[in-house]
Amino acid sequence: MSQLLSLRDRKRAETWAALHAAAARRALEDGLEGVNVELVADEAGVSARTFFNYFPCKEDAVLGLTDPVLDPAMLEAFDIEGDLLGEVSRLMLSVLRTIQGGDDSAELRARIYESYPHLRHRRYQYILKVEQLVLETVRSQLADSRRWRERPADSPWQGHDVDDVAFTIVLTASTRMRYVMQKTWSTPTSTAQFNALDQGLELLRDVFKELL
Amino acid sequence: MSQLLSLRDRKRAETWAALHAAAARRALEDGLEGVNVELVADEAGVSARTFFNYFPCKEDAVLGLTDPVLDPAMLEAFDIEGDLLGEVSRLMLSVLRTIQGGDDSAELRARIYESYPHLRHRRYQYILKVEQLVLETVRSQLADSRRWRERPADSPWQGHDVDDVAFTIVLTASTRMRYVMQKTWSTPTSTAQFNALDQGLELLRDVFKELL
DNA sequence: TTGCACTCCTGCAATTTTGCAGTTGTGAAA
DNA sequence: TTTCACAACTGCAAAATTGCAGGAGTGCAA
Repeated sequence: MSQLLSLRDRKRAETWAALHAAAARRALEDGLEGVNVELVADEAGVSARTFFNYFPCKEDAVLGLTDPVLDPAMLEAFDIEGDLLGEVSRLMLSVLRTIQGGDDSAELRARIYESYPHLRHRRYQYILKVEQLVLETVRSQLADSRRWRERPADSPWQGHDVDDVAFTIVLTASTRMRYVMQKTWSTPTSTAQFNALDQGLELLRDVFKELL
Repeated sequence: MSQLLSLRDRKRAETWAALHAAAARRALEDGLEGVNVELVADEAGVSARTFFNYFPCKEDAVLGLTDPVLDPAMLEAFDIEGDLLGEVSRLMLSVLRTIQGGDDSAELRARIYESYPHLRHRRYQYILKVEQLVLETVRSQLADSRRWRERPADSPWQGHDVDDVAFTIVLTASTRMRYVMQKTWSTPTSTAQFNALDQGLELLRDVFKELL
């Protein structure tokens, strides 16, 4: 079997996917109000109680939203001493990918966002969680960095709090991210689109380098 | 959903059936030695550890054997004051049915018993468990019965222990059962065959009534 | 308005599954 | 013969699932 994930992790992913798929299907067929937790759980082959072990509410199941996760390998690769905006963008991108299900259900989600635009707000709240997570990471890494400790006396960072500097960096990266997302997609869900973002970001980074 | 069994019980039954089916299939394809617990568990979609939550050894999984169970409804219907041999036989029959999987895998089991006759011994051990369970039931019911308490002074039971009387009754019923099983089947597995036994038993009961 | 049914959601204890470490027996290679 | 890998099986603690009882909000009918 696939050694990448343990049996436990694989089953967890399967259950999650089954619940999401069932919820999304119900939403498309019967409308959002027609989504009944009990039926969705039945369709996924688990109890209604288990549904709430995976999603805090119906809407998140329909959209396939999860709390953001920071991939340890990504954290390892993160270089606080390198190209800051690039590094943070890459980090944020990787975390962003984790709040929504894989490509299998991308089609379903796209149609749902189309039918129920107000649900986009729910996804926005998860993006805020992503920012918080990235911010915390950048803040701690920056605080421990040579870049911060040995910043020259004429650095524009002088006289500022580490927290404020980290906050501003993340916000800047985030703003660009949102700009790209707005421009590039109507429904930013699939991994393919995320990859497109990677390249668009490279481009943008060069453009903004002149502005910042 | 089917309200007969809870979700928990349904899943337990499914897992049991999946393990048994996988084990039986492997045995038929690769031979008995070819049955590998890890592979069987994989095929059934559970961990190897879970396998041993369901079966104490490979062989029982291959044969689909479980500990005998006394159906409460059957116990309710049991009438210690009635036709003793008939009642006990009926009870034993119902318990016998519980030590082996349903009709779905009967075909598989039949071929396995054919290929590996020495496994019949394992089933025999379960039949002994059935006898023990039935014996315990009959013993306690008889001890509390009017039939026993108020047995006439000239009853052949006089001067004997309740335990010994119960034991003898169960042994007699069991012997007949084995006789019928020997005669009727080469591979006593399917429910259909069990039903045939029902009738054969009725017949036998009438015949033996003359002998006892 | 009140009562009632229904659905979403939570807390908690019981049951089940899993991972892991370890013991035992067996056969095959050294 | 010894050694060594390997499969069967067990004990135990962590994690997941379930059933159940119950709180809160909402709509609907009397």
